[in-house]
Amino acid sequence: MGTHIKMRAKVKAKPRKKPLQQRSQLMVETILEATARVLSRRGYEGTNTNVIAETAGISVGSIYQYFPNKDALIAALHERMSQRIFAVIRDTIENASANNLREAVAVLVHAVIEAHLIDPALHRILEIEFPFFERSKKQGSVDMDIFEEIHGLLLRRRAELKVSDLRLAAYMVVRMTESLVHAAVLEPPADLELAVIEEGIVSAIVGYLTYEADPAKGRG
Amino acid sequence: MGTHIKMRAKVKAKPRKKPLQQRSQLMVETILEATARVLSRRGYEGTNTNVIAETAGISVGSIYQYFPNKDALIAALHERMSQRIFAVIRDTIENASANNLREAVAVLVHAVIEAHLIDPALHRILEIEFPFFERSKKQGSVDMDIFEEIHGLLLRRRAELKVSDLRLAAYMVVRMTESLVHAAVLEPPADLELAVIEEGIVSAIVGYLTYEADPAKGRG
Amino acid sequence: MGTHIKMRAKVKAKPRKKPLQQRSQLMVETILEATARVLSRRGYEGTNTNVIAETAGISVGSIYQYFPNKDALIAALHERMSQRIFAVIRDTIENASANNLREAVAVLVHAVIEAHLIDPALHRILEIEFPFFERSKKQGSVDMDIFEEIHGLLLRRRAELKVSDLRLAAYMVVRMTESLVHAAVLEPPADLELAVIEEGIVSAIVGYLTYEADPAKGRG
Amino acid sequence: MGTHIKMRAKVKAKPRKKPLQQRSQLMVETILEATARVLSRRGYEGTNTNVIAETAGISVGSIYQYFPNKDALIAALHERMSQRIFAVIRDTIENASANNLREAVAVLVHAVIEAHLIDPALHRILEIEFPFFERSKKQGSVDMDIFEEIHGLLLRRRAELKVSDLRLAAYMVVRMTESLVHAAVLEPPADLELAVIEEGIVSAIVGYLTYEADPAKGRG
DNA sequence: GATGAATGAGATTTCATTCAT
DNA sequence: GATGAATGAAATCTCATTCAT
Repeated sequence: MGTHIKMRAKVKAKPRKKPLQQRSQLMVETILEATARVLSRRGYEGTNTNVIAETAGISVGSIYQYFPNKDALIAALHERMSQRIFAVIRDTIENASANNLREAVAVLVHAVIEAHLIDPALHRILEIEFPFFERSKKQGSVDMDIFEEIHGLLLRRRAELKVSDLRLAAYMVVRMTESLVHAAVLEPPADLELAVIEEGIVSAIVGYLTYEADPAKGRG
Repeated sequence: MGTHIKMRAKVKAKPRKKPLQQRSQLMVETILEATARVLSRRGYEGTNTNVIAETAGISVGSIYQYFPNKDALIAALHERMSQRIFAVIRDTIENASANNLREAVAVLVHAVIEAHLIDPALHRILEIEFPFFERSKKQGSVDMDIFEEIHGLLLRRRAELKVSDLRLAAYMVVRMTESLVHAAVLEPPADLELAVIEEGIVSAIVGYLTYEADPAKGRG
Repeated sequence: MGTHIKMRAKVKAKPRKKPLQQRSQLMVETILEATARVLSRRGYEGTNTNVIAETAGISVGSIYQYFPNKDALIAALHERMSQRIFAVIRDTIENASANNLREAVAVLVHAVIEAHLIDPALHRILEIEFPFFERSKKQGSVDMDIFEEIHGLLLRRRAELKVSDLRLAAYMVVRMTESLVHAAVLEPPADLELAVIEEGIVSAIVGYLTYEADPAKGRG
Repeated sequence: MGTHIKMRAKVKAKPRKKPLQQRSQLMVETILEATARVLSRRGYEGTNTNVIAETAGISVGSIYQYFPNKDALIAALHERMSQRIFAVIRDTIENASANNLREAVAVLVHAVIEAHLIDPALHRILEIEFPFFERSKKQGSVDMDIFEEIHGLLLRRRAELKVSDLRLAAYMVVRMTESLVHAAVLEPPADLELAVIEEGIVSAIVGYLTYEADPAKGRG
């Protein structure tokens, strides 16, 4: 016994059953909602299945009916939130009729900020505090979707860009948007208005996309 | 009634005794080293004081001779790493004789990447997974130091910049450097070389600093 | 700094759940019984939750399902014993048809001695060794009940008493009974029979109650 | 290992060396004083050798130079306090020139109360909370001394007493004095003045000593 | 399917005691 | 003799998970 390594090594992370029935669907919803609430209020360590069950007004056993273990539960919540953010990004990009690059980026950044302002604490935990290991697995897919969406946007705005490698550019835009918004919303500096930072983020992204490495053109 | 909120609230985080003597200093060193190793290999949750002691080849009691609790121990390690990164940044900025802005930024970004490449796993845990709450307290000071250093750099390079608010700019540069380097090193995308991303980061920062919001100049 | 005062300060002392169901009731019973046995055999410090669980043939977790901490567990046992002693006193007083004061007191003292002879070791620990702090809180109420019972007895026997302040008298009788019985049962002197001491206690109480402070009557 | 019974079973309880030298004597004094202070302020459980050493301004090691273990240390303090109380009792009895029994008892009770009022908290811990086991051993001798002193007093006052068995009477007087004073000082009832209780105690003792069991004399 | 009492491995932390310096 | 860093057994309490009802 002695040194039993715990780690988040429970490999299985798929819901035990696809809840197609109504009642099941409702149950899963209830559980996930309670998980979000508890997580948001108590943080990752303060969260435990018993409290989640209590908060959800159900029994612990029921959680295990739908999720193989605690981490799968949180992973599901995480997945769901990622999906939502992706939806926001996709809708924003597809619906927005921006006149120019900056406007397009501004709309995107604004939408992402809005999405993070709904429950910053939960975002923080899910996207930052939540164990890394588990993340990489799943998260990839949504990240990919977001990447593709941005990549598409850049393709369409190709004419306004100075960067050459659009895949790199898409990666950079995704990273910049997510990272800088996270920082701005979750660890807001005392002396800077969110609106000001928001503009800064937009400028950074546009600045990057329109940055001409060649000094011949009189920049840099 | 049982719903006692735990959270990471252990307030005290000062080393129990200032290790001035040799033996003490050595002990602290040993403990911190073991902590780093265990943390790096097992992650935050997989880390416990017994394993640390075992790894260090000492007794658990000795850990508590120097650190009031587990989190204080990790916080100390975190602090130390922050200090080191700061030192790298400061040295880089102060020693580098860059010819132009891009070069200066390139050197900085490179140095930060180097620093993160030493033990990425440890960085990940300390800077990302490590409980958020505890962080904000201490970490602030080092973050401030870094901010000031960057701010100074920008002041000196003022002539080459287009951004007007240098404090906002410094904040942005700090965030961009840290966030983008983290992402690049800790979650490297499969299809992009680190060197390529590195250049992208430099471009993003320089692009931001030299971005001219005014559309009159035919940009944006 | 390290000098954190511990003391018995765990405030909460309420059972975690009201054991109404059968199984629960049984569990609580089992736990309390085991606690009594362990306490009686090993003393307060020698008692720990693991041993209690082992003795009860249950898991430690089950103890914490019903009691928030070790002291609450012992407090519950203490409360229960106090209640029992009170019941003995009340029944004795209410049922006994004593012809005179001395007889009434004798019956009372005898009953209390009997109650203490069941498990002297346990009494010793619960009433003497058990941390003082915790006690005062709860115990008060039962002590009050006992006081009132005795006070009532004195009121009824008023005619046979010489003491004027019946509240003081009740306090004295309670104290004398408890203290002297404790001493007699728990620290029996080698050269005195319990029966002899018992008579002594009765005499002391009656002597007190019928003692005429006024020297005019030729006493003192 | 498994179930190692702790209990206060460390048998040896004699100071390791008779501290004849000045320095040693001083050391023992310092240690005992610190022990009293810590005990008084933190209670039995809150007291530990490290804190005692710190309070005494010495090293833990030094404690073990003079006392084989923690309990021996406390036992020594207890012994010392018992001795002091005994001294008070002896001096009181021997010096007091009481006119009658009641006065003699009154002086005795008053002296014991005074002794307890110096540091009630310490008395409580030493005489009530301090593990029972250890007590019986040592305490016996002082208790004996006190018993003899009281016995002597009763012998001298024989003429004023109605009780026949003076050894039983001495036992009762000792018990009543100690128990009732303890209760009065350490658990003072809210609604009774100490002075009033003091008189009550005196009456109880005198009442007992002069109580005539024979109903023929019109009492009881 | 739902329940929730029971489980028990395991983690943190304390502190009496030792012993090299 | 004094020191105090180091030790490590042991205690309390938590919580993910199971399974009988």
